[in-house]
Amino acid sequence: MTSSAFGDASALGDSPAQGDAAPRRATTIKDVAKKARCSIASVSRVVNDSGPVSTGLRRRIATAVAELDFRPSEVGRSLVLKRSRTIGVLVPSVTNPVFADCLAGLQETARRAGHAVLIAQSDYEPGREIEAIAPLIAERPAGLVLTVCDPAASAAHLRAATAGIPTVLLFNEAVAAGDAVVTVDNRGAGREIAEALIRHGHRRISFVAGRFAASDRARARFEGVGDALAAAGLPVAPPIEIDFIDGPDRIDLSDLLARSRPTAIVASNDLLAIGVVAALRRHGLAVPDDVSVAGFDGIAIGRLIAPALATIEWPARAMGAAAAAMLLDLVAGRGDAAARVVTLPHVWRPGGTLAGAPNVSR
Amino acid sequence: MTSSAFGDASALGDSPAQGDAAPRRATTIKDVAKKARCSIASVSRVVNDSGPVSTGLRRRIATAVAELDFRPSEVGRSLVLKRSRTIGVLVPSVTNPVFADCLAGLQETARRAGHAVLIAQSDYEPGREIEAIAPLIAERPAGLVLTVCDPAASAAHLRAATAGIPTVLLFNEAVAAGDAVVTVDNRGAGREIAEALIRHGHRRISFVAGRFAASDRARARFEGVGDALAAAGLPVAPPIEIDFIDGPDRIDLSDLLARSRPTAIVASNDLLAIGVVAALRRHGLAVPDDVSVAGFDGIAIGRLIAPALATIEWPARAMGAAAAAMLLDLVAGRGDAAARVVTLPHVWRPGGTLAGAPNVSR
DNA sequence: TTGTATGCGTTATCAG
DNA sequence: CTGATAACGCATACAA
Repeated sequence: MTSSAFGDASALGDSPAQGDAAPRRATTIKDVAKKARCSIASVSRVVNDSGPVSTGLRRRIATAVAELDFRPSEVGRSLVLKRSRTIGVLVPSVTNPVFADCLAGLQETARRAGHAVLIAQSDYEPGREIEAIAPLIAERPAGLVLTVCDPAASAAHLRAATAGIPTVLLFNEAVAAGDAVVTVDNRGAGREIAEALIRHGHRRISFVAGRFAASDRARARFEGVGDALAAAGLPVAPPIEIDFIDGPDRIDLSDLLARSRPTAIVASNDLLAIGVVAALRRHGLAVPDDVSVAGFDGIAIGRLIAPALATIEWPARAMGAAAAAMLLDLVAGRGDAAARVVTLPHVWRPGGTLAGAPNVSR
Repeated sequence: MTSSAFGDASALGDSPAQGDAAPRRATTIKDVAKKARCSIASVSRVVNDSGPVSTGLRRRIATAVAELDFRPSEVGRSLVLKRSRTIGVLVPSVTNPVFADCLAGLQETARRAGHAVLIAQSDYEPGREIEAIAPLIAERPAGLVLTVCDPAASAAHLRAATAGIPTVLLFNEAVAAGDAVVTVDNRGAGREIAEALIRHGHRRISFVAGRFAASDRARARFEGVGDALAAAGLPVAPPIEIDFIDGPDRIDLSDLLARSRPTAIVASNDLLAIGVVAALRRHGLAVPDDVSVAGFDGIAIGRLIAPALATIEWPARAMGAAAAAMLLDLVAGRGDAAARVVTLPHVWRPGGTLAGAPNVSR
């Protein structure tokens, strides 16, 4: 590559191979002080705009800061302040779009507030939560945002509390008084989804979930479905666990279809739902003609596939943003007790995967 | 705290509302030293297994560490070591599954190596890269993994180099000698995809991209497509930019379809490709009967939709893992020059969105 | 308004 | 083998 594109790449071209280069020491507050012929205290004062500094000195320091390209070390700052400008986030998996959306919103508002975001994944395994957040806690974060399997029995949540780290639960249900949480009405959503199915004439409805025991959300959604079924005098079948840790593309519905012949399947989340649709097709079943499918989350992809996925949509990105905002409030001592539990609204999003039950409307 | 640690959730039940609670000071190395009746130097030695310690003292310290649940502060450690056990990652967006996959793999290997991961997003805007990584650099990370718009003109890449921070480019092409990079053969992939289309009888092929100017990957992929078209004596139309920053669901193909009537569309990535399929349908065009579509990335969702998305698949998760591994090597001074550029293999994944050109095979 | 000095939690050097 | 202690980069109480 010779010339071109954007400006001039020569600055990079002759950069020495990294790693061999002596890792040039970052400029510190001392360097600035020396250059501005003052004490580090004054530098600190202008950088953080804390305390009085004469106009002349202020300018000298500003110049030195600019010329040396001084960026205060968050490490040094964190050490003295006993808390970093970092937010630790634990999600089951960043590859589930609903959590990726959360993360995006969370990162965005954190960044605007001058905070960095550390991530960790539990892979939906309760046992991994603890080891996943250990590195986060070791960084002495300002706070944590956790989506755990079961907040009532989460070692991770407990450790955060024990460590005195402000924590916001995301998507989980509040279990103890004082829990800060940004969540949704999982049970109500389950009810709505089942009611929609019942309206369409469905009577044999199956509920499938990934690791059912490892998700309070899945349990709540199932309970909601059960509420609606019971209210309609319909039988409530136990939830069916589906293994899709190794991707939603290897889903096996043989067992389910061998045991029962549901006219509709409710999946505990959209990613699973989309996998279920594909699996049904592999079994020669048409969606929605033979079987209707619905999910939860409202991930963007669901709108793009054909037929569009019927789902419950919550504002994942906004939830991440809200969690970050709430956490920052907590950290700043603005933890309004009334605002500790925020339940964001959801909407039922109709989609082509849901149609009338085969023997009824077709 | 009366009783104890794990297994007893009662500590949570009656925990005072957080934020009000006096943020109980984390136990430090001094606490351990006092309890073990020794110096902090010895504690450090057993914790890091550096230097000799008698068996007796070692046991006393181990006991104290366990009883006090001592976790060394990474902040203090980072300060003296001048570098934290943290890896900063910049991606265009975590909501694009291909980057979420990268991130997942990266985070996983980083975690195993005892490193935390800080994230940042550029939203595909070159101008945002610099401000996005500033918070990362402020944390004095061990290294950075960047996916930038244009590595040849990236202020972010330049600043990382200037700051002497080991950096690995992910998905980008190496532009300067010494660049460490984990990437794929974007141009070759473009060639393959176009060859497949040509084999199917397509002659009018359009290439669409998000922000074309903001992605060296898109450019390389387009060049590859051009290679194949030219080799087949077919005209090469300029790439078409499609705005899909606000989600791939609001894609407007009116312009494209008004100007030309391609029998096949190559999208610069899968997310866009799926959006294109949906947009075509809104225009009353059938895929693949009227128009074939293909993309790049091989995101999991592409396999689940119907018809399955024809695409080039690269091992995104493994790429993230490889980038982390390479970075850690670099940091440890194991930066084998020969291993600085790793190009991972891709495969052509046929899919139902690609069929014979309308006027040829049907 | 400015500077001095202390300490944050840790590693590492150097004496014992 | 063990301990005392000097950094590391920064904010801040206290002096001047």
